[in-house]
Amino acid sequence: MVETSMRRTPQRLGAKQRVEAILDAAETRFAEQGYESVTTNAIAAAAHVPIGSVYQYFPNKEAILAAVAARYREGLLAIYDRLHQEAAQQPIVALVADWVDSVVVFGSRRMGFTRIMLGAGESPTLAAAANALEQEITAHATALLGVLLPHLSPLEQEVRARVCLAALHAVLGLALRLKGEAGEAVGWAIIEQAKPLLIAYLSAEVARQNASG
Amino acid sequence: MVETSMRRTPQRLGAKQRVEAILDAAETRFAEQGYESVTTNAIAAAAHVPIGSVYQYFPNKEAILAAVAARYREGLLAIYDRLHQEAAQQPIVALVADWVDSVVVFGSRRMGFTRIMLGAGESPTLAAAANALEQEITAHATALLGVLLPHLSPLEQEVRARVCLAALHAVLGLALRLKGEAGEAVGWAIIEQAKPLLIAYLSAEVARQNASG
Amino acid sequence: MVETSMRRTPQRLGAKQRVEAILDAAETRFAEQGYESVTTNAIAAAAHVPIGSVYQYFPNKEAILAAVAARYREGLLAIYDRLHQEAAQQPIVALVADWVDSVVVFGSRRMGFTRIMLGAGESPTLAAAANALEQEITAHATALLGVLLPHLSPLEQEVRARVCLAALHAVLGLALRLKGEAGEAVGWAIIEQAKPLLIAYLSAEVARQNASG
Amino acid sequence: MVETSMRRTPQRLGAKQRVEAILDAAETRFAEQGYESVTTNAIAAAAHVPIGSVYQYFPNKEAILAAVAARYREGLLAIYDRLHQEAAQQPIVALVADWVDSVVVFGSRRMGFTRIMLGAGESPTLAAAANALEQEITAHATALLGVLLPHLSPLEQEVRARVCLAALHAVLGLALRLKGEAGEAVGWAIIEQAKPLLIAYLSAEVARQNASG
DNA sequence: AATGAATGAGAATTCATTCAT
DNA sequence: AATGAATGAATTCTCATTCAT
Repeated sequence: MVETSMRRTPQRLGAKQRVEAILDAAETRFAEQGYESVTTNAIAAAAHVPIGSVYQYFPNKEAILAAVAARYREGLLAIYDRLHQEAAQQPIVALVADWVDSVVVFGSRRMGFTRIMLGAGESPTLAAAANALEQEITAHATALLGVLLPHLSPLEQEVRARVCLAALHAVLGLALRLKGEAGEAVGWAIIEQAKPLLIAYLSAEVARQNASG
Repeated sequence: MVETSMRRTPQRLGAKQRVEAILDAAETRFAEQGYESVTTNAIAAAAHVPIGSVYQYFPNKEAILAAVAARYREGLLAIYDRLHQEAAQQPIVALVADWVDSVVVFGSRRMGFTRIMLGAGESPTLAAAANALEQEITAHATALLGVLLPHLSPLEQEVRARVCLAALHAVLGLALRLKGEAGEAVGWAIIEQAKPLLIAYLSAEVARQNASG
Repeated sequence: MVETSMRRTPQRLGAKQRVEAILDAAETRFAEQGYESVTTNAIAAAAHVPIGSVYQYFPNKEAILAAVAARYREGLLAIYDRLHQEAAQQPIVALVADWVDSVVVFGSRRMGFTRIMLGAGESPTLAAAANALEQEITAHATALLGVLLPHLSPLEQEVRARVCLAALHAVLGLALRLKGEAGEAVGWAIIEQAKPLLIAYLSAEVARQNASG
Repeated sequence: MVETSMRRTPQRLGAKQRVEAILDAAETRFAEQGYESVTTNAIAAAAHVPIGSVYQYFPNKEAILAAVAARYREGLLAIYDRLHQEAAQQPIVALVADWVDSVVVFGSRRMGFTRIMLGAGESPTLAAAANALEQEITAHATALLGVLLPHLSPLEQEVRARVCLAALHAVLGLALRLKGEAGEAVGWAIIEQAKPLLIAYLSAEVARQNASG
């Protein structure tokens, strides 16, 4: 197995900034060209960091990807923690709206996030990084849906959560891509469909639950 | 510009089978490892064909991908042509059910299809191949939705079509992936959510249309 | 050692024409791109002959080159035979003029001839082909100069002959090349210097011989 | 397999020495086998340098050739600069003698120089490299002849310069080749004819000029 | 610790030649 | 005999990773 954890935690201020610069450069490049197509030297150059220093902090290319994914994880955990607190107090429409908005904002900031979350598995390496992230997010989203759909079994809840996440990330990814290709307007129009999509899906589920309960 | 068309149309029967074997091998490998990670020699080996023969039919690796995408195109066109004929005569639920079923069957047979359709753009090369395919499918799906949602402008119809496709392909891709990782059951459970998802989304849209009309 | 002789002498009229077509195509290609850069398939295509047929007549690429060189040999032998007959009866100026004119006409028709005669030795293969031809032509030119410079030893005569040939072929090659690049005019101006060059060189030699004799 | 050799030899030659070693190896190989026939791996091996290091300094094979040609350029410019300073002060015989001697010495040291200068155009790549060099040398030689033949038009001077260069390089190339094949003696005998050849040619031109002037 | 030149296994592609049809 | 698809060794070039300085 390949070492994927960071080799050392940078202590000096400069070192921390360096790692961030590397991750920023890597994230942008991965998002634009894909993991395999990006060279470690290109990342180093874009980050204005010598290649030797990159390997001071990351044992290999895969570890860079893992660190990028870890940054996603942090941001997403914050989002889902907050959503979970709101879950009990809000109606379904407001909750889903908040969910979608938060993920859209996050995905718009973090280029490359949707690509990882779509789990395309461009390579075994990327698939592994994506999987770990996906498991965790799925658990959070499942908990969230448990509030809306308490009558479903945990497994059924997880299935709904996965479907929502897949759809949401796909729509977000599509929107971001079209923004670049077909213009801002189309992108926004797509993004605005994310809420109706999830609300319709979950509302129908809730209605079915109520009918049968 | 890179040559992406096939170099020679196989005349002999054996040659046709050979090309099919190459495409089958390439499709499987692309689906499992991603375009960039797959070597042309690996494709040749998996197809039990010498590497020279691969290059007899395809000028380069990209052309293999294009041919794989072209096979998707054929299959999808057949599906959407049929759906379009049924569109006017069927209720929305039946139409969407047919749509989802057809794409699920197709995607289950054609490994790698969802990866391409998620348009992750793993590399500029793959992005190009995916884009052409996406444009065409989008046009067909837009026409399909035009029957269900005639009051919407063409652009609004296209946006709904894109959203449906993105969600459908994402759910399908997720299901296929989970089948391999988490077992058949989870995969099927996910796939069964595709219909409710699209039906709920489009039904809400139809209801809105009727309310305002 | 590689087989370089022709595999079979074509008997049927069609076969003879085929061989000629192959040699014409090969000669042109060799002259334009160089021996190594030309593919046997390109020769076959240019000659409108299937590649399999090319190998029916020539065991390998080298043999095609050898056959092209052999055609040069034939043409040159005819020239030198005629010159030798005239040698005794003509003044030096007329003889050299005839020599130069004949070679210029030949070289203008037979593209690629000068390249071979410059013996650049682009590859061991080509060097071998060139060497054989060079030996023979040198012998003839030496005999020719023997008439003009009878007091010199055979070796000294051969040295003069080689110098004349090298200079003549170089000037001719340069002229032909410049015709294509810099225009006809420059090419002709260069070619016209071939006679003065050889006449001056040989006249000085004759004068020296007379002075010492 | 057990590693038996010592750690990598710590001999880190300076980058400059490394590049020189590569160029030396390339020059020799090009001269012996021709540009197309030489592989980059063979160059690397001959230079005792890993292939990766070759591509550290040269983006591709063509660039190696260009660098070899650039070395020729430097050496030749030095020669022609010096000759030009002497031109006005020396009689024609001394000038030509110096010219020939300098080029002969240079060509004897720099294997492959004559092959490039004969501009055989073995390949489009080599032709391009040769052309640039030829243009520059022609300009210098033209300036040199301008001193000897001031009554001629610049174009006429250039024609003479080109003829002299073509003849000189051809004779030199022949001599160097024969040294290897037929022995030193013949090579030297050929080289000694270079001076008489050019002196006779240019003297006749000067005489003609004086006669008409 | 920091640097970036050095390394070489591995990837895509070519092409002379063969041989089944 | 004629054909042209098939073959695979050989070639150019890349890039993740190391390590001497």
